[in-house]
Amino acid sequence: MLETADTRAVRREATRERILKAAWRLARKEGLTGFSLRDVAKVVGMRAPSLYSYFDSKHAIYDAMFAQGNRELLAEVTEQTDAGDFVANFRDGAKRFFRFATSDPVRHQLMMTRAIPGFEPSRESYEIARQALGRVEKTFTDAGINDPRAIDMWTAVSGGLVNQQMANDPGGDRWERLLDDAVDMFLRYVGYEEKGQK
Amino acid sequence: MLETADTRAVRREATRERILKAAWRLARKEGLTGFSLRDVAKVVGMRAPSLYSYFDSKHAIYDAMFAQGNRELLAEVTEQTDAGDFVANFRDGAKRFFRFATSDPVRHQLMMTRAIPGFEPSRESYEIARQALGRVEKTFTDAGINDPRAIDMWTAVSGGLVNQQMANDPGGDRWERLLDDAVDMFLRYVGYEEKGQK
DNA sequence: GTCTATAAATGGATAGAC
DNA sequence: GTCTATCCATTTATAGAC
Repeated sequence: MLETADTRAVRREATRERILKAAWRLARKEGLTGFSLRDVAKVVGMRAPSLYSYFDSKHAIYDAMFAQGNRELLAEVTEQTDAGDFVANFRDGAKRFFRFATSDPVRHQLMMTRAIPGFEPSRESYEIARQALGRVEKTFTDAGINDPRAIDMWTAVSGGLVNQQMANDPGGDRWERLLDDAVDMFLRYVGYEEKGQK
Repeated sequence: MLETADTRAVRREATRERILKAAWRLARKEGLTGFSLRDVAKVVGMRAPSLYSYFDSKHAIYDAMFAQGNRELLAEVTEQTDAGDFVANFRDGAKRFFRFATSDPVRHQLMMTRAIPGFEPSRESYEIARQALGRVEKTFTDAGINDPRAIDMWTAVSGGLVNQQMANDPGGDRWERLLDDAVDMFLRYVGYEEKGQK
């Protein structure tokens, strides 16, 4: 045998990867819904129908992109080193999330909004998104912040900064500069310092 | 003369209105980019080509919708009565904006994100959006809050609550319930109470 | 696994009769 | 001002040869 089943699987996965890479590139250039399967195929060096050997539909490609984006976020969150100090960790995590989101607006749009008519992520893909949020939640509970309202407030504040940055000052840092202030504002809100004194 | 020039203009404007109404209805049902001009025409009771007597292109319809949404927001902001007390006004304004936004997610998507590939609002339409924000800014400066960073922070916080509500609890009130807390958190951040004491 | 060919539908937009 | 007819491009997706 020239090729084992494993080799075939690896090769197949590599091609899927190339297809997704092409889709990302086009989505960034033409908009999330602004590219066609023909475009994707052309970038990969195939004809459109051949893509169907790798993905069942365009929505399946979106779903794989959604999963990939969330895996990247999970990795981003996971690789953060512990600075010992909760506030320092929190500040760092906020900055990481902000940069992650604004560095790829289309990815953020796919992950965080419902911008594609008819598309919603599969349960498997959504589960990855849940995991990433779970890591953030753990950071909070580890610090003694157990009120779920606090976590909701923080996702709103951090997500809000990101959205304003992307919508009203793309490429700039007008809202990024508010990040540390937002952290302080939020920690005062949850009364973190008082808890730290006890 | 059976019909004056004025009557014709009124009639024409009424038809434009019907077209926009149909477009809104379809956008809410099929998604912002999920409806066609044929669909719009059918709802209005016309054929697609007839729409071109009223709008130059589909993007022109989007632009009119963008302007309309922002005029509605401006009206919403303007009609608010003065309660004398800044904090009460601020709280009321926050609630109004939140309800305005979440009551029509597609409108919010059109007004606040760049979800339609290739579309950006005309200068005239964008100017209306600017006016609405200007009203909010005036509320702030009247209360002695002059730091532009404070306004940026508030647009991020309020917009963030709206986004989270629409994306993760559509139709619910999980983030709406945090609105008063968000106002308190923000006012502490800008040090409003201290100023009030002086 | 990739291709050609094509289905089957849909899109926005235009020409020209009435 | 509305229509029919149609252009022309494009879409996702399938059938079947190689």
